[in-house]
Amino acid sequence: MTNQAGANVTDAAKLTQKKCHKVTFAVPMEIPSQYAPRQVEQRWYQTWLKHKAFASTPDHRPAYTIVIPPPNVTGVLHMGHMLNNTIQDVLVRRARMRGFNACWVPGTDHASIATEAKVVQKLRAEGVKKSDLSRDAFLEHAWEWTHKHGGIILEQLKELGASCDWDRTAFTMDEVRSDSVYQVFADLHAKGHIYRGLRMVHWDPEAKTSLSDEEVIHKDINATLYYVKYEVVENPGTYLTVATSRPETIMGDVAVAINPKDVRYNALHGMHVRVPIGGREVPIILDDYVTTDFGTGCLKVTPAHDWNDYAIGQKHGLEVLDVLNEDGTLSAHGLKYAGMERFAARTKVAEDLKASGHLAKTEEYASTVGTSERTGAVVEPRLSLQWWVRMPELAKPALDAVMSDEIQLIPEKFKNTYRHWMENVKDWCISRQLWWGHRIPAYFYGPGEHDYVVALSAEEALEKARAASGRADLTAADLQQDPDCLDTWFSSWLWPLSVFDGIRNPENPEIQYYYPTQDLVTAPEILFFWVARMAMAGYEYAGKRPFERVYLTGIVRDKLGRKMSKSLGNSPDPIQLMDTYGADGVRMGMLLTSPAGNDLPFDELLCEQGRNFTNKVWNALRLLKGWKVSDDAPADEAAEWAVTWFRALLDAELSELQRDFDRYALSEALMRLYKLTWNSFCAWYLELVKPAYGQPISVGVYRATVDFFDTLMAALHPFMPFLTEEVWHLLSERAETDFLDFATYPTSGGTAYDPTTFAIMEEHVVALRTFRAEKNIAFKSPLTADAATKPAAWPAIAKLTNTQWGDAEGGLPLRAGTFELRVQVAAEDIDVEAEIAKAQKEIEYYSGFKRSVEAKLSNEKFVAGAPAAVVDAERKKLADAESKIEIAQKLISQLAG
RNA sequence: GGGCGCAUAGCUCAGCUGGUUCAGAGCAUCUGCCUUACAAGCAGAGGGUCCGCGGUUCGAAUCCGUGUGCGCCCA
Repeated sequence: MTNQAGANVTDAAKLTQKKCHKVTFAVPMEIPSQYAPRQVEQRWYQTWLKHKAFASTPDHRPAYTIVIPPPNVTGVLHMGHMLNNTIQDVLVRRARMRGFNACWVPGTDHASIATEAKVVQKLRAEGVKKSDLSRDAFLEHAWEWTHKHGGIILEQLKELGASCDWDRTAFTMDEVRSDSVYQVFADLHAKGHIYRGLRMVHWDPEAKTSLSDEEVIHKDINATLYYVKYEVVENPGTYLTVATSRPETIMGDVAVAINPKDVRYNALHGMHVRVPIGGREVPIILDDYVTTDFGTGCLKVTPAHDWNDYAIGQKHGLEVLDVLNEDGTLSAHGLKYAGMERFAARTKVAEDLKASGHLAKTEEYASTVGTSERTGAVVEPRLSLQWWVRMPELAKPALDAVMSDEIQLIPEKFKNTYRHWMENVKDWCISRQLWWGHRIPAYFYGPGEHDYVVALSAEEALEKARAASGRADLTAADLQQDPDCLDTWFSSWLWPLSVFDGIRNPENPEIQYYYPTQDLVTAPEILFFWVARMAMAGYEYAGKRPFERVYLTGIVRDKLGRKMSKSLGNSPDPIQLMDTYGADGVRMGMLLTSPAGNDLPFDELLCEQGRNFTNKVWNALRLLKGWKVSDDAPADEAAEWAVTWFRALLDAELSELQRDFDRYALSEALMRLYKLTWNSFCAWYLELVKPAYGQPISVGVYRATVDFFDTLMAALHPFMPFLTEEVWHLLSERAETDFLDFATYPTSGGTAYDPTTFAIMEEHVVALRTFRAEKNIAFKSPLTADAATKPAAWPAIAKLTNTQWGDAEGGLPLRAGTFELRVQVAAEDIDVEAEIAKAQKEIEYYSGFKRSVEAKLSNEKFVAGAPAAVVDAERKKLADAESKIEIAQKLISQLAG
């Protein structure tokens, strides 16, 4: 059927293209030779949605629940989401197929600081300042922004194939979730877990808000250390030198501290120094905290601008002089620098100190600086009145749960980190000076720090305020609600409970059925932000763990090992990737290389590998669909052999697959299926059962083949939902709604598999193929071979190598593993010298090997000390080596003779 | 500075409690192929002081010590 025109076209193409596509002709049916994923994917996802394939309601089956780590509502899908959600989908789909009532709850997070920052930025671009707007007006803009950009990411997740129950989509600021937040705030406050306190906090001068410890990212920097001279008041003309990295805070100095044991400064005890700018006199104080070997051993004490200085200040009863405004410019205490931006002020102060002769020297040193996770601004320590959650008591059960594996971390190595953090947990600053978020439900009725009530509504607040103040004449106008918002994590920590309305209605059937959830899939970066706190909330509000296991993914990095980020521009666009490789291809690309907890060095090549695999599967389908099935097809021993072999192999691999999943080794599970499908099924099995050209295939073999293919598709479905669904429906007549998700996940029957039969067959085939290649004998011309004993798998060997069993007297000895064949070959096809040289090399190698084994076996201690099985194995090695040497020697004598 | 972890083929990684799963996989590379499912393919091949050093043992990639390099968390 070779089409002459077609052949000409390819030849021509070959001249211009490095890799040319074959021109297809006479395709048995209308299935294209290349799989086109995008149409298939869209079609199936719509069908799934139409039939609510992923919807879940409580029933008699056991529940399997995952709550999505809610992405930022206005965000777009990035590679981290791709990884994270692919993993969740694999777990959920597999659970569904295993008979669980699988429920994957989607949703989004209002992302207080990030969203507010974006809205502020957008308004600024339009010439509107946040400070010019009322709270309500600003919130209107924020909601508008949220509605405009909100939910895009969820649509993108659908492209990925995420099998979420979309009817359950939740938002951290919708009614149920908001009510839950307020209720929890009120409850924790009533229990005394929430309090107000004046403390040092991390301050983001760009967002003008406080941050929690976890929202601060420490970065290594090269800092400059300034050596500044302070004149000793009691001894004019003499100076004490202080090393500081922050000269702009000098105006806030209230003391200079030295270590009492530092003998260099004994003479200065009890004296004072003059601050070089402003000229205030401050005492020299003694404190053990000061290290004698850093800088000069003298520390300027600026309680308003350093955590340690604040502690020293407290201890010594020193004043707090705040030289900075909330936006990071210098305040009135900054004297003539007032109004300057902090870093500009640093440079200017240093210049002025130098000019006045107070700057002794500067030196570079490696230091770290805290930056805001969301805005990137260098954070300032700032003394302010904030709301706090007392942690130790809440943390205790959450710590114990992980230590006892009631909540299992995967991989386990994160347990140590978790414990370390939980044992040193500090109180959680939950107030943010932002408008976008849950407004703190505290209402002030008087000027006092404690003149407030916590209430769930303005009416309730008024009632409580009247009672608290004893003033029945209070009106709503007398109440001032706290202007601050709650930390975003104060709503996300309730997520596994709140998505089932478990805070407001703890007895409702949904929370009873779905909670605790089974798996949580998230990044280790938010282990403390989120995971630990969900555990705390879970025990506090449900008395139970929120999840059984936490699967921690790694960070997606580029080839250079850099974290993928928008600012670096090194992150591929996931949608574009899916357009190029198909969602299944990309899913596979993400999973091929990501063991739990390991970073994922992303390479598009992996997606290509995934895409190629989908195409491979697709073409296996084409092959099957092209076969004619017949009741009276000629008997095919090779095919029969293959069916028996593959059935056993498949069963054994399914058992290993189960073990991979049990260990949450998803990449290994996928790789196992990849090899099983491509190598075992396509490369060996299908070649063995493939009927001769134009011949039909027997019904029995065909049915077995379809059955195997079905099983592989089912096993692969969690990883590649679209392709497998498509193939599953094309393999056999099936109703549209007969989704693979509702099929049973294949399991092993537990039969033992002995790999030696196949291995012997493979060794013979490889030997004969190599033989052909070396002698340049075309596949079409049959070989004739024999051996001392005919291998059991001979029909298979014969079919794959086009070799006949027959008298090969005088043929060339051919070693296949530890077996020996004789292959008839024309004398002119033999390169005698080369054959002898090859054989001699082999003798040399195996003689050396034999000596080493003999040495081992003659070692009495080894024979006495090692278990019998090991000794036997060594003896077998020896025998094998001897037989190989023998074959080679025989070959030489034959050729030479 | 305190804590945790890692180092195996060019790359990404498997190798459980020491011994035939012991030096492996996938990708990449090389060679030959448009063979009637698939060139997004087929067949074959090469490639490693298991980071260095020392120890325990009949036997170490695997256990112990130490050095080096890298990563993460906390201060």
